[in-house]
Amino acid sequence: MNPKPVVTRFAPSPTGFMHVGSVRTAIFAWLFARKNHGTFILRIEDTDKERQVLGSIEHITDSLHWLGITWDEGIEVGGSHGPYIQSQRLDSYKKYAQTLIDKGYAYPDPYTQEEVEQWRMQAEAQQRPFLFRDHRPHDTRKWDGIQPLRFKIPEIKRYTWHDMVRGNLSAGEEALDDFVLIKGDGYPTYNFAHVIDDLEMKVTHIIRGEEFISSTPKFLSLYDALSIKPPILATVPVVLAPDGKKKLSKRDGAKDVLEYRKEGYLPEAIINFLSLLGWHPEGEQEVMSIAELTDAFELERVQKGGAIFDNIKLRWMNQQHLKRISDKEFIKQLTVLMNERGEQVPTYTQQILSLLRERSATLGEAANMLSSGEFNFYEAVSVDAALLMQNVQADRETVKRHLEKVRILIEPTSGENFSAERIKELIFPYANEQGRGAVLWPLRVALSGKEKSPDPFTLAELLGKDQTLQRIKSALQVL
RNA sequence: GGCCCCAUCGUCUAACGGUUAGGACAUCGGCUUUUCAAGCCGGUAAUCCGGGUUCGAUUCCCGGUGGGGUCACCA
Repeated sequence: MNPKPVVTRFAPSPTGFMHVGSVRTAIFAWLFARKNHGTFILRIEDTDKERQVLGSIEHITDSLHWLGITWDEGIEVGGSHGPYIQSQRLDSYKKYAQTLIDKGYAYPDPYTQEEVEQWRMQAEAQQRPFLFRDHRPHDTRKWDGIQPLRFKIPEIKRYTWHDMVRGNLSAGEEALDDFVLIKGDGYPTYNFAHVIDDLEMKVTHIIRGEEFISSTPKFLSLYDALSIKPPILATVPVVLAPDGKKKLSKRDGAKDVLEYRKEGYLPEAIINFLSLLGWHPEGEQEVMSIAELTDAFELERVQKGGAIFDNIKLRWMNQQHLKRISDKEFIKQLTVLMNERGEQVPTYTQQILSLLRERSATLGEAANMLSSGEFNFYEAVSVDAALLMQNVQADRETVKRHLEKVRILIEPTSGENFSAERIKELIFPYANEQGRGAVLWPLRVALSGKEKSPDPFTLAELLGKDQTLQRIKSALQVL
């Protein structure tokens, strides 16, 4: 039999911030949909008016657009199962709520919030779980639409279910309670709304974080009450903070994904890194394109335990992806980044570009090198005598003699032939004979003015003949 | 506290009961044009503990320990 086409969804709340943990979950759902040629839905779960942050829906779509995570149905693009914003779907929830009332599976909560809170605190003081169903009211009055509507668990029992990542799971009766379906403000709770939405949007696979695992029995009970077959569940592990002891949060350095754009990370690198956090394909390849990731993705290979987010490996991953893009693309992206920072891209040559690419792991680092003037070879540098002599096993006079000799060796070369290769040919035999350290170190420092820099031959080519000779002369003067 | 989940190098992970427990990041050492970066080569480094089952457990079972999640008119 040909299986039902896959439909997955990513359903964030517009609370102002898309951190790497939720992005990772989105990536798993997206890769799974793409791998199976299915449908990926973006739905906004905005039933909590209190926590809603203005502009965050746009922030979510911006983040996904930047990452290149595309969706087939949802906000912006529409689709045949909309609307895709929960606050616009209130009629659906009302309809199903009425169905539950009619079936005797829902009742109005007659208590005040204070009363319920009181019981909760008592339960907590006694170190036992709070169960609303212990306080089920006897008089079942009609729902006035103002009181919260609660689900009446049809059957208190142990639930057992299958999870694509975790295998068989189960939970005891304590996990089952009469949760709120519709809040006092008329909005549904997540617990109710997502079940209805997934049903109406024909979602086949729910891929979500492990914080939902303990409320799964409640959802299953609701599916039972509505006589619906639940979608296939896949629970992915949490992303942990660097200490490995708690969920990664803003406080522990969890960044908004768009922060990584500002720092000059490539979206492919972020996706590659995040998808390998808690998942691993067969084989040992780790640097992968989106196409390769999509092709290899399998929910069954997702890890069960939480994974710590490692910025250092992310940086390395970005460097790997940065190496793989063309010079043209590199310049294009660098220009965009620098313009966003309000900076101009200074003049550069092919050699400078090569150095830049070799020495930066992010576009932000490259931008910093350019704007800090690190590769500015058109102005004179001041050289420090102590630096020229640092680590050198020779006295000043000897070093002076070496530099003078180097100057004489390269002097006859014409400006056009002043290449790194040519300079090396001229100087290297002499350096080998006299000791590389005593010749090459002072030369490099003379040309760069710095303790750390590219090698002297490359520097000479970058500087050109005149500037090279000029800098050697300056160094000779301070010695 | 109840319920639930998880457990391999520092970190991310591989190993359909039989491997010298593999790879990657990080780290350390060497080479490459005595720096830095990149690159190449190599080293250190792990199956949480205790019982079973088995000829043989990282792998299966039980029990500890540790960590996490959850017990909302938040998602």
